[in-house]
Amino acid sequence: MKLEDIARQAGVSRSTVSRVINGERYVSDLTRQKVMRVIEAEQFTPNPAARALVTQRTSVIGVVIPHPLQDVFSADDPHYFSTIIQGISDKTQQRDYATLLWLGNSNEEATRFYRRVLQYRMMDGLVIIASVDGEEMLVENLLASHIPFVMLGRPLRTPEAINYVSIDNVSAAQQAVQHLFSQGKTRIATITGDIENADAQDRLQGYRQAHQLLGIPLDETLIVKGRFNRAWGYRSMKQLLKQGVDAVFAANDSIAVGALRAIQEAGLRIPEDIAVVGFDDLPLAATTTPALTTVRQPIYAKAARATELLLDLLEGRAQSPAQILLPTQLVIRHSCGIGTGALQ
Amino acid sequence: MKLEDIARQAGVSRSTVSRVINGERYVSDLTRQKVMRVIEAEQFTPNPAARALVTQRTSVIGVVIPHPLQDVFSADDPHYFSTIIQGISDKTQQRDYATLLWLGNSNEEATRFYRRVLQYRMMDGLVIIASVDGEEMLVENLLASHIPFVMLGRPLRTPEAINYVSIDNVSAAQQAVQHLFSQGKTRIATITGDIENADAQDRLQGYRQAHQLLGIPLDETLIVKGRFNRAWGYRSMKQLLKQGVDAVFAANDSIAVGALRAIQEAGLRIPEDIAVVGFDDLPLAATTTPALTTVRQPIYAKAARATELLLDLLEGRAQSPAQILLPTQLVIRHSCGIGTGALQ
DNA sequence: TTGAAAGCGCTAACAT
DNA sequence: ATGTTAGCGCTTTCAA
Repeated sequence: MKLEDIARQAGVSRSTVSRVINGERYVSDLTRQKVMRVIEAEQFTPNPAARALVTQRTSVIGVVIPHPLQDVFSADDPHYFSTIIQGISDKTQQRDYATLLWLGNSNEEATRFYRRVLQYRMMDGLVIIASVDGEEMLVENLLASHIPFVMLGRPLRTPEAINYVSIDNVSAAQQAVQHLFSQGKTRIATITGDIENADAQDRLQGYRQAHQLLGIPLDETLIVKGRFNRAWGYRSMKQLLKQGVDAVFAANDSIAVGALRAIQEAGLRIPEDIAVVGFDDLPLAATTTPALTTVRQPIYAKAARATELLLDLLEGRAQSPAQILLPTQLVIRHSCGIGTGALQ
Repeated sequence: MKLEDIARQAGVSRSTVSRVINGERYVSDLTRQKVMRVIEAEQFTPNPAARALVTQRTSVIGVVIPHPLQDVFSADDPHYFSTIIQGISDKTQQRDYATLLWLGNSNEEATRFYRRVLQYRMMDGLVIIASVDGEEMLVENLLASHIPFVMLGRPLRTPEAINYVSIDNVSAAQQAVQHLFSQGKTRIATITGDIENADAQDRLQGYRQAHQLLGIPLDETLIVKGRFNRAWGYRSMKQLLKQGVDAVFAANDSIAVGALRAIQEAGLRIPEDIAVVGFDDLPLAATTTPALTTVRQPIYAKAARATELLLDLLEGRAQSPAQILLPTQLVIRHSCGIGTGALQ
């Protein structure tokens, strides 16, 4: 079933059918109805390949997650990536696009993977998930080839030239540390995420800024460069226990959970002896003992907004470059030094 | 850059370039090399839309997950779906296909969602993830339209006519129950998953069969129809506690974790008072207290195998209908009545 | 072994 | 307001 068949049945020309399908003006109500009736009767949908060939548009966007979902980076919380994927998918479907998924895999070299993505031209644009490293090559090629793309998370290089959606990690981290200080904590340590990652860097910077603002001397030995997972949180906390600290700002909830465990194993009380604040507000944060005080970031909204921006860019409804920061919220539970349990 | 440009530069015709790209015979080594050189110099890749238009093949497969990833069905273990998505993605990339993702979303009616998927014709075939319900309409339409597809999980209707990859849920469940019996347990209850789901049904059947085989009378009040999540596990276990049971076979690990909690809150010991066996062997199964005895199923392999089957079908290297069952393994930890902790 | 030419199903410029 | 026509970039006969 093709355009021509519909045209014949409706007694009009191909172009008229095309016009009806694309909702163009200059079609009389009568013929429009005639054509619509046939289209519906036949359940006709135009061939996307033919359409793409002539319009040079596919109504498909690509999503690139440079690392395997089961990677150390995300092993503890598939929740984070699931939510992102869902956010993107919902928005693309809502706007009548389709989603092509490019997941990094451990068998393939990164360069080959990126080339595969770049060479596949059946996408109007891309959403790139900022990861622990390595996506710069992809980003540079994308910039050079003028393929529209939006990053989820601040890019490491030339952020001012790149479309991205993120959160204000610096202020959020700063606020978390200030909160710990307000609870009477003064030797506040931090365990960072993978330091090649922009989020990790910015949260560390927020930690530093908070010290400056509060006038607390910054002890560099209280900064442990870790990775965004539970095992590193546990290990890094063990190290910090030797230094004597009364609070820890963990760069994400997985790290925080690892830290909680190390503290408890050492026989110390949370938050009395050591207070802990995490980042993300994953579902697990509400169920730890004690429940985790953490910075809530709108993961789903971030993904949806990034997708929206990309589609707006594609449709000429937004200007490039655009940078969007979404708000975060400090969720105070039991791990930070306050006795109450204001859960939400 | 198109075929014609390459042809001109190489001093041959379009058809010859096409032949080289598609690795056809009857191209002299000399011209093949000449052409290859130009292709590589220009980093040329043929336009997929043009190709799809003429060949009627896209080298794209679709993946349909009928429910949102954050749905109750999977809320507790994004791990399950992440692993599936990764398994599919890895295999498609390895075989030089691309992956189009269709995630159900809560804003859209199921019928509309399926129509969207069915009408989008730029896919050679589909992998459908069996879910709690509702995908029958999709399956029927797919069968009628002769679009090749493979289900992940046994389909509810006409399984003999459908390509699918699953595990032998019946035997696996049976084995789990037999193991509980071998530990001296006789009032063995079960908490099922969403009963519209084939896995849930089959695991329940295995539970029944085990009783028959072992000659234990089956007490229907020990069967609680639940859902595949922690909250239902908790709730269902509370109910079972009133009936007096000494073991529970949970239809998945999330349910088992909920059950563990209910048992512990009641002040009972695991496994001495009540033994628990789960299903899936999610990462969390190894970290519960006590560690969970569970049926390990090869989630990643299932997804990869389903994808492989689909691609083989598409390339005429497999015959439809094909049904594949992958093996499972009972992983004995501490929750089932045995004192040892053979972790793997 | 290579080239010429038709055509996949659609859109868009141009006529009318 | 509608139809005619020329491609979009490729594959695939068919002829040479």
